[in-house]
Amino acid sequence: MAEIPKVYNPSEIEPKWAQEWVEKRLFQAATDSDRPMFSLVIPPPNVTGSLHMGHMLEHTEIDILIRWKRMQGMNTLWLPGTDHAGIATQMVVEKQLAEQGLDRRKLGREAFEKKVWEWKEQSGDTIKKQMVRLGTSCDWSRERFTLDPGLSRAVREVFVRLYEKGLIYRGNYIVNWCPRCQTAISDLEVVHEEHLGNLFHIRYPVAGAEDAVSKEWVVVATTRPETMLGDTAVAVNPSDERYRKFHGRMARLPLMNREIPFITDELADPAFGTGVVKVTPAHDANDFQAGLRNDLPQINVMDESGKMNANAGAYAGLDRFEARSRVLADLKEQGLLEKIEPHTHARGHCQRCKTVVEPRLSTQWFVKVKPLAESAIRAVEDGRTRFLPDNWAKIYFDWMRNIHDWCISRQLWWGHRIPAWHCQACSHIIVAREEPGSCSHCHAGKLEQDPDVLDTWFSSALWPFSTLGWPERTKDLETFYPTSLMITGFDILFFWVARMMMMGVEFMGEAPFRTVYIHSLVRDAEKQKMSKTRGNVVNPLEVTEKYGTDAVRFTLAIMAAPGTDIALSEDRMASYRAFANKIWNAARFLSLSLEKSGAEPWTPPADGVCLPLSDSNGQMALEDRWIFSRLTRIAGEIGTAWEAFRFHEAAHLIYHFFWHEFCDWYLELKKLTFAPLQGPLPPAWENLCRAFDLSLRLLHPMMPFLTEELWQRLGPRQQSIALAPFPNYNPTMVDESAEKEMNLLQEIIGNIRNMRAEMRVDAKRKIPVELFAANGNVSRLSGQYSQAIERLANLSALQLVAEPLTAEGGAVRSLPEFAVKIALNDAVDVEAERNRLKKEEEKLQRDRNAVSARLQNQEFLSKAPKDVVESLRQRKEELDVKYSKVTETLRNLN
RNA sequence: GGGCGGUUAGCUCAGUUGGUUAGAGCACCUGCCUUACAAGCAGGGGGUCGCAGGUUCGAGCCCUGCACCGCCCACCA
Repeated sequence: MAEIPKVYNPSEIEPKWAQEWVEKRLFQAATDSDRPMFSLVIPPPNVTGSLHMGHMLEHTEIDILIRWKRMQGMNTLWLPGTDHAGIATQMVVEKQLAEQGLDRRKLGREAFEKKVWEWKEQSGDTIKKQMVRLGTSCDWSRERFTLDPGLSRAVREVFVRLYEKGLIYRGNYIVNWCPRCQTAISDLEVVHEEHLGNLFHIRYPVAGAEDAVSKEWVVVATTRPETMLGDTAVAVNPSDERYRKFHGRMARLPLMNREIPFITDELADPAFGTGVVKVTPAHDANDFQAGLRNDLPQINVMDESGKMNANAGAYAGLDRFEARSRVLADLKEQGLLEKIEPHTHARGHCQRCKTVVEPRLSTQWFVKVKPLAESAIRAVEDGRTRFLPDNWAKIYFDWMRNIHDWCISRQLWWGHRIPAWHCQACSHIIVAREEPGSCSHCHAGKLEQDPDVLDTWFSSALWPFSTLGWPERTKDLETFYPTSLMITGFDILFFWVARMMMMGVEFMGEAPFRTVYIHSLVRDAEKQKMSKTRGNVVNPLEVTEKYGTDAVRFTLAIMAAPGTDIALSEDRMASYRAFANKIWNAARFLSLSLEKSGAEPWTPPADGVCLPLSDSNGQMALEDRWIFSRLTRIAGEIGTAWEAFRFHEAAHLIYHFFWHEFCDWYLELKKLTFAPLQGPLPPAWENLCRAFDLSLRLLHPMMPFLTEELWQRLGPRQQSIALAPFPNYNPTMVDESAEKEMNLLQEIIGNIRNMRAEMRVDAKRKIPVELFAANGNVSRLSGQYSQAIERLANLSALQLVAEPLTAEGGAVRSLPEFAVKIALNDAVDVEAERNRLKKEEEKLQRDRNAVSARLQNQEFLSKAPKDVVESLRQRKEELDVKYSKVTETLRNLN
C-alpha cells in the first residue's frame, strides 16, 4: 500500500474517481442480462441553472439504493437527463436578453429558440458535470433531454393518439392567464395567497326606475370592480323571494350605460352579501358557466397584457389595477359606491413570476383527464404502485379524484410545438404526427402550424417510457419498464408523478413505477426553506469542496428520515467529515502496521467474498469471531433499513459500527497481536484486512469516493468496489457466544476506566487492579484477555483473585459476574466514589420498587405475555444482586 | 373553507406494529498530545417526551379535546 497522508483530503481523490467511473462506463446497464433488474429514471433537473441541495439529497438517496442494488448483483439502470422546463427556461433567457436591451419579439422566434438552445447546452453541461462530481452512478450512455428528437416524437405520438381518442380538445374557455408571461397556465401553476383586499359594494340601478321618484337599485359585491365593464347580467337566486320582483327586468350597468338582464341562477347565493351577483362571463370561471346556462354574451374587456381594451369604453388602455381605481372613483362620484368592506380572500399568482393571475377567456388546448385519472387511481388502489411514506397515496387520491381538465397550450416559444395545422383557406384544423402537405378538408395547400407550445409537464409525463425509446418497441423498454422506483419531491407530486401515472397506464398499459418514494425537503439550519431571495441557499459544490462529497452525502443520508424535513447545518457536515477522516485513519493505521510487520502485502481473496479465516488448529480469536458476527448483523440491518427507505437508520448503524465497534474495540484489540512477520499474512491479519474490506463495502453506497480510494489501496484489485459483492446477512456468521464474551470484556474494561475516572486516578498512571470472576467463563476470559484488559484500562497488572473481593484497603466495584478493586493508595478521590455509589444505590432502590410493584400486580401477571413477565423477573433479580453489592461496597467504604 | 404534519436533552433531530433502563450528532464538564486519527482518546452531567383527559396489566407511541408552529388543497362574488 502506498503511503497514506495523515489527514484525509477529499478534493485530491474525488475528481479522479468521478472521472474514472465515467470513463470506464462502470454503470452502463445491460439489455442482455439474466440478472434481476432494478431501474430508475432520474427526475430530470430543469436546464434553468445548476443543481441545489434538494437535488443533491435526491441524487444521494437514489445513488445509495442504485449502488447497493448493483453491489447485490442486480442489472441496474439509472437513466439521467434534463428537462427543457419551458416557461422557466424561457424566462431565464429573456432576462439575459433584457440585460442586453433585447427582447424575444425583436429577435424573432427562430433566433430566440437558437439562443435558448445555446443556454441549454451550457446549463445541461453544468448539471452533468455536477452530477459526475457528486459521484452519481448513472448510465450516461442513456442520457436524455425532453426536447431530443426521439422524445419529441413520443410527444407528438401521444398528442395525436389522445386527440383521436377524443381526450384532447380545443376550445374557448376561461383559463388562468398570466399578463406578464402572456400565456395561459394550468391550475397547478397558480399559487393562492391569502390577501387582505376589499369587497366593493356597488349599486346597479334598475332599468326604468332610475329617476328620482321611483329610484330603485340592487347592490352587488365584487373584489374586482374593473370587471364590471364586461358584465352582461345580474343574477339572483331563483328561490330568493326578496328579488322576485326583478325577474324578467333589466338593470342599467353603471359607467357603461348598458342595459343588462336580471337572470335567475344558482350562481347567486342568497346567504352571501346582498344575494345579488354581477355576471361577467369573460372574466370569471363561475360567471362563464352561468353565461353558458343563460345564453349571455361574453365581453372581454382586457388584452393579453392585462390592459383594458376597446370594450372597456372610456377605460381602454389603462392597466387593470389603474382601471380599478378609476372605476371606483367614478362610481363614488356618481353615488353608486355603497360601501367598501375589508375582505380577506385567496388571490391567484403566477407560480413563475408572482404576477396576479387574470381569469381570461381564450382558445386553448385541453386534455380531458378524468378517464386517464381513473385508471391511474386504480393502479395505486390495487397496489401495482405504492407510495411511501404512504400518506402520499391519500394526497394522490384526493387530487386525482377531483381532477379538472388540463390546459396544455402555452403561448411560449420554447417547447414542443403543438402538432396541429390550421388551414389558411378554410380554417380546418389538422392534428397529425408530421406536417401534412395539404388540407384534408378543402385540399388547399396553405397550412400553418399552431403557434403554441405544450406545457412542459406534458413531455415530462412521458419521461419513464419516452426515454426508453417509445413508441418504438425497444429492448430498453422491454427490459426496464416499468421502472422499479421513483424518488422525487412532494412539490411535483401532481405536476409530474400523477401525470406520469396517467400517461404510463394509458400508453404502456402499466404504471411507470412499482414504488414512489417521496423524499424530504432540505431546509437551512434554522428550518427555513432555502430560496435565493432569502439568501440562505447552500451550494452543493461549495460544501462538497469544503467538507468532501462523501461527508455531505453522509450528512444528507443520516438526516433523511422518511417524512421529515432536513435542517441542514454545517456542524453536521463537519462531524461527518470527521467520520470520513476516521475511516481514512483506520486505513492508514492498517497500512502502516502491515508495512511495519514485514509480511507480504495483503492479497484479497480471488472470489471477492471475504469470509473469516481460522488458524491451523481451526481456532479464531475472539475479536475476529465477534467482528464478523457484528458485520453480518449490521449488513442485514442496513439492508432492511434501505429496503424501507430508512436512510438515516442505515447511516446511524454503519457510523456506530465503524467508529465504536470496529475502531474503538476491534482495532484496539488487534494492536495487541501485532508482531514482526514474514511471508504470507497469518489468519489474524488476514481477518483484519477482510473485515476492513467488508466494512468499506458497507460504507460504499453512502461514501463512494473514500471507500473506492481505500479499497484500491488496501489490496491489488481487478475492478471497482462499486461492483464488489455487498456483504448481505449471513446467519452462519453470527456468533452469539463471541458477542456475549466480547460484551463481558467491554464491561470489565469499562468499569475499570470509569472507576479510575471517578476516583481521579492519574490518567497516565498504570495501576494494578484485582479482579474476581464469579464463574468459570469470566475467569477463563479474563485470564485469556488479561493483556487486553491491562492495555485498554491502562493497568500495570491485572491480578485474578479466587476469593470474593472486600473493600478493605481499596475501592471495589461489584457486578453480577465480576468485581474489580483498586487499592486505596492509588485512588485519589474515594469520596467521589462514595457519592457515586450512594447515587447508584438510590436509583437501584427506586428501580427495584417499581419493578416489584409491577410483579405484584395480579393483572399484569395474568394479562401480560409470558416473556414480558419473565424478563421483568430476571430484571428484578439483577437489580437485587446489584443493589446488595452496591450496599455492601458502600458499607465497606465507610 | 377542507385536509395533513410537527411539539422528545441547551440546539438539531431519531424512536417500524404499545413491553424491561427513551437514543444520536453538536454543544457542555473532567482528564489525557497513549506513535492511525486533537477532525482524536477515556470518562461524565443533562429529558415531568407541548397541555388536559381517556383506553390498557403497561402509553413518547393508541383515542378525545386544547394550545402553539408549519405545510398542502380550494371557482364562493
